[in-house]
Amino acid sequence: MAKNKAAKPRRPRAETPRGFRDYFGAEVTNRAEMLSRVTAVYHAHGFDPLESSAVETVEALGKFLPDVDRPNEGVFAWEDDDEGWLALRYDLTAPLARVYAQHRRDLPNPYRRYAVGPVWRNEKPGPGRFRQFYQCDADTVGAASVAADAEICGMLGEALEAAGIARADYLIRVNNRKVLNGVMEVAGVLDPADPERDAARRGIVMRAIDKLDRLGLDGVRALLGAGRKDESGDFTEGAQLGEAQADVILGFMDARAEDGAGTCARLRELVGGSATGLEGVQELETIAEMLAASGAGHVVIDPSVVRGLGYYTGPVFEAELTFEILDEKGRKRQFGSVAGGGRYDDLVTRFTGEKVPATGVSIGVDRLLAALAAKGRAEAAPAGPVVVTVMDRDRMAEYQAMAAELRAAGIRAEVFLGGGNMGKQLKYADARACPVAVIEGGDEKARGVVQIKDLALGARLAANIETREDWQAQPAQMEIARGDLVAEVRAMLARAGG
RNA sequence: GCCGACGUAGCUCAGUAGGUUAGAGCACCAGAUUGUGGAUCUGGGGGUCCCCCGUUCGAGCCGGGGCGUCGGUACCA
Repeated sequence: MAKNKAAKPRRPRAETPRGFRDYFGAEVTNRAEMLSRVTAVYHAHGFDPLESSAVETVEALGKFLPDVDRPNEGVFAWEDDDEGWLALRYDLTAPLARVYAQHRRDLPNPYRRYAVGPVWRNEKPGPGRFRQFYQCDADTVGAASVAADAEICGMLGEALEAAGIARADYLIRVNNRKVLNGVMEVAGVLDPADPERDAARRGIVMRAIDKLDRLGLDGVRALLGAGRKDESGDFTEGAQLGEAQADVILGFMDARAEDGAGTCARLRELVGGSATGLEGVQELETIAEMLAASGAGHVVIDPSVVRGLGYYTGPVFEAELTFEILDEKGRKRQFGSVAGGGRYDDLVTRFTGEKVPATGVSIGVDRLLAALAAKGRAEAAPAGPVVVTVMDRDRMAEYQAMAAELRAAGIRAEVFLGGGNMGKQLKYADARACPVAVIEGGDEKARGVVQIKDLALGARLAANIETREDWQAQPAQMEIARGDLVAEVRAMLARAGG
């Protein structure tokens, strides 16, 4: 194909980078609304807001040592001429550890703070997985008591309910890493005298337990033993536990009983003589007691919750939504975990050398929003503003005055600023789902009246319109006195809204 | 990362064995309607057929490589 390609200008492609997205109108306002409800709960519990820097030194983020041109997998990092290696934060917890270590002399002890904002992860994105997303965290630093853990759990329930999730629609499952460690001792993969030994195997065990809901008991058993081959033929190395060892772990996961007391009694048996394990069970009992006393949300003790992350040291918990929704193709979909957290007593140690106890929760904002949106799929598109149309360009000031009057009365309103005739203006109003359009031409002006048009009503009537005459009858439009503009528009909005 | 499927207009897709100027529906724009959105009719704009290399007189179609999307799996401080 010897087409003579004249030099076409190379234009930039208008596209969001992979893994990122743009948020429009209602997505932004819905999120802001949800966050303000959630943070109001945090605030009511005495937590202070903290807005820390989005960029941290790689060193402060921890665990990642900057290496020549291969920055850090997982984070967005770059080398600054003066500052060395910097990176965008990948969560809100590591920055908290840094802020606390840096300002601990001036901060109250314990320090309770909440934080909201975007975090960035340089990972392969997938459906529902982005490289920038919002988190909403609350943490208590400097309180070793399980009362702090119980408070966070209860508060999470309150926050979910404030966000619009009914108590029956979510479930907070609580467990304790100490109990798990006790069980590992019994299974012989944790030696209290030599905690480093078998650490890798314990990691595999933990992640295997974490996959119970997806793989089922058989899948987990395979991962505890030799390994598991998935449907695509890929093989995952297992923890190489013997049958008896695996039974101990599986028994632990299955220890959930009718009620918390029953579960704890079983755990107490399973943990046997492990001091750590018994301590963990004791803590679970205390948390259950406290939550029951405070009438907190929907919380159960469930030994199958472990959380994949390695840094947790005590209570861990996860909130999941229990309702199912249908996606756009009619398939059943379940929302997994929308929030999680736990106690991590070692995070600040890196900076100060001291052991500072901390516990907290993180809500996956985007996931929770997606769930709320999916649940209320029937809800109508958010209404646009009232549009004051422009008939005579030289009377712009008068139109602006009308819009200002409406706004002063608390009604969202704008003057049409584009070009084009009446048809174009109403098309614009229609596209924005505006409830009402205001029209004042020279004719109306002379008679001291304006036309107001109920666009939503018009749309409903249009369904039954057959002839052009019906069409032009404009039943959704009424003429009112100019002086009654605010009152009449308000009344029309009320009719449309009711 | 690994395994598999797929990649044609903004969206959903068709495209006959490799053969002129690549199509449809929806959406968008304009006109019918000189002051009225959504119905109807007519017209219009819009494509690097994912990219590169190769085979061929000729490639949306065939071959190789790459990229991307989707599904499964792994990892996720």
